[in-house]
Amino acid sequence: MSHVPEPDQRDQPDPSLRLLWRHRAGASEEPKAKRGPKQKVSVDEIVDAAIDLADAEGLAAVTMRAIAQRFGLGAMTLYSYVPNRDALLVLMADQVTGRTELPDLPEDPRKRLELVANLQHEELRAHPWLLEVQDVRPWLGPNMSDRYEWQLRAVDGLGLSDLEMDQTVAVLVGFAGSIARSELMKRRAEQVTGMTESQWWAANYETLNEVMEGSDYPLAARVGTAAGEAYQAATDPARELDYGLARIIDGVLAHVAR
Amino acid sequence: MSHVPEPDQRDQPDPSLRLLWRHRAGASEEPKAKRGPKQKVSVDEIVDAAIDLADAEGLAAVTMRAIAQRFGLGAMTLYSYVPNRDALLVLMADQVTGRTELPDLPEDPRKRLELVANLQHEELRAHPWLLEVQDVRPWLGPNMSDRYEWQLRAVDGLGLSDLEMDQTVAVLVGFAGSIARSELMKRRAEQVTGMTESQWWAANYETLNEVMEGSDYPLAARVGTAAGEAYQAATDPARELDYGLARIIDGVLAHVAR
DNA sequence: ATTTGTTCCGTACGGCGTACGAAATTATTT
DNA sequence: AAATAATTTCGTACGCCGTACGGAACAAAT
Repeated sequence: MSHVPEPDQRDQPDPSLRLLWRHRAGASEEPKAKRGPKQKVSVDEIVDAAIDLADAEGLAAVTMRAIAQRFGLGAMTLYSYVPNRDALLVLMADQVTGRTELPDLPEDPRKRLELVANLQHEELRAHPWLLEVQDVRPWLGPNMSDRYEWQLRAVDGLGLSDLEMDQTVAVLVGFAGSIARSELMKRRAEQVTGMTESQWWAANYETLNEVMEGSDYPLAARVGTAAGEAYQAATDPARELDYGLARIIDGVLAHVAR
Repeated sequence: MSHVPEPDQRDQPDPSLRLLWRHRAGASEEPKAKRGPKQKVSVDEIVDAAIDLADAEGLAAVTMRAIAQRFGLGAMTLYSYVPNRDALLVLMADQVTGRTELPDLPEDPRKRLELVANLQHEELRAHPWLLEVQDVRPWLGPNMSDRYEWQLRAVDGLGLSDLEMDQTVAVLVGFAGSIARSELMKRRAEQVTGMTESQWWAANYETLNEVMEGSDYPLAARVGTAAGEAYQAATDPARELDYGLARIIDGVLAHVAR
């Protein structure tokens, strides 16, 4: 059997790039009338439906079949809109990113940096499934790009080098993400176990004591208790973000002042 | 049809807690001889095999069937060792955590905090699948608890409140995690596309220019280029961690000095 | 010797993403 | 007007997954 060498698919441009940028000017190669039956829905509708699903029932509920059903379509029909599920997730991420508008940046440097982190945090609270998408590939969609540019404007003019600007954004966004993730974990745990955190501790108090007999965690016991009480305390989720954010910004501002 | 009310399973202690702590003294209710056939393997062996699999081929490769096959067992046999796959993931996380030994803490406060972040970062580099496990539930296994206690010792004596100690650890660990996550994303992307990052940029340069026509990203273009070059530059992965870590520690130390 | 609680595991169910190919629909070419 | 070509729709099917179920093999307790 002879083996015809397949054309090397490496070095071919990523097809989902055009899909990501389908709305922006450059991508529009006139919507030339195509042949087959008219498409019954649009890519945007599909992506929006997927976002709704993810918001309501989590990323695991975003199945091709479930989305298709929302439009009364067959599952396989979606593949004429989107190359595969992973690509859809990227489209969802970019599209939902476009929904949060980017406010004007305040004058005060501290406030600017806070805004970057808080915006990210709130977005992730509203769409926790974003935390699970972030894998996969270089997805620089239009809204992601806008976001990054805006984040860079927030750290521009502070006296940071280009590299440091990127890294500063990375710290702020990364920390906001890690807080959002830990909050999500807590919510999920409550959902899975069917009890609040304090209920869980109450239900497992004996077992824990029994099982941890012999090990001792003086600091963890004291600190963990304090933290646990603080977080479930009172009104607010105590803004777990605030302490770390303040320290980070202190550090950055001290750095540029030098 | 009458409905017999099921016994409320809430408030029952979590069964996988005993499994997690199976080695520690308190958990050992004498290994009373059990009835059936002797177990052919041990929970530890299973968990170790699963860890090997995850290290080698990623968390997705950790399937019940694949693990069982390693021991010549049927897939369902695993369920006499472990209640389900999620529980196994938790066991993996705790077990792999126990593998990295916790060095003595240096005197210098800065070095202590660096150590906490670097240790976490290196562990996540060695076992990236940990980044995907972290969901699910309050999993305080023995090795996790040891780790937390050790982390708290690192921030003890600096003059932080109990709550602040917890939060400081959270910032350090969270940031280390976010860096590890972004590195992982990059590696995955290279794997999926089959090109290095710079190859990808080269292959998509034209498409990007075309598609981004009309939008402009002055800062992102400049900064992104600088960052991209720095990261792929020269010898080291440039320790993306270092800049942010330095700022965070600066902030924390300034805070306690106040 | 019998009972009882375990382990082992084959089979099967319902879910997933998606490859494949047929049928229907539409624009283009003849 | 008829034929052709390109597209969309989508039913079916494959190979995965986790795991529920129940029977068989087994070893300790009775």
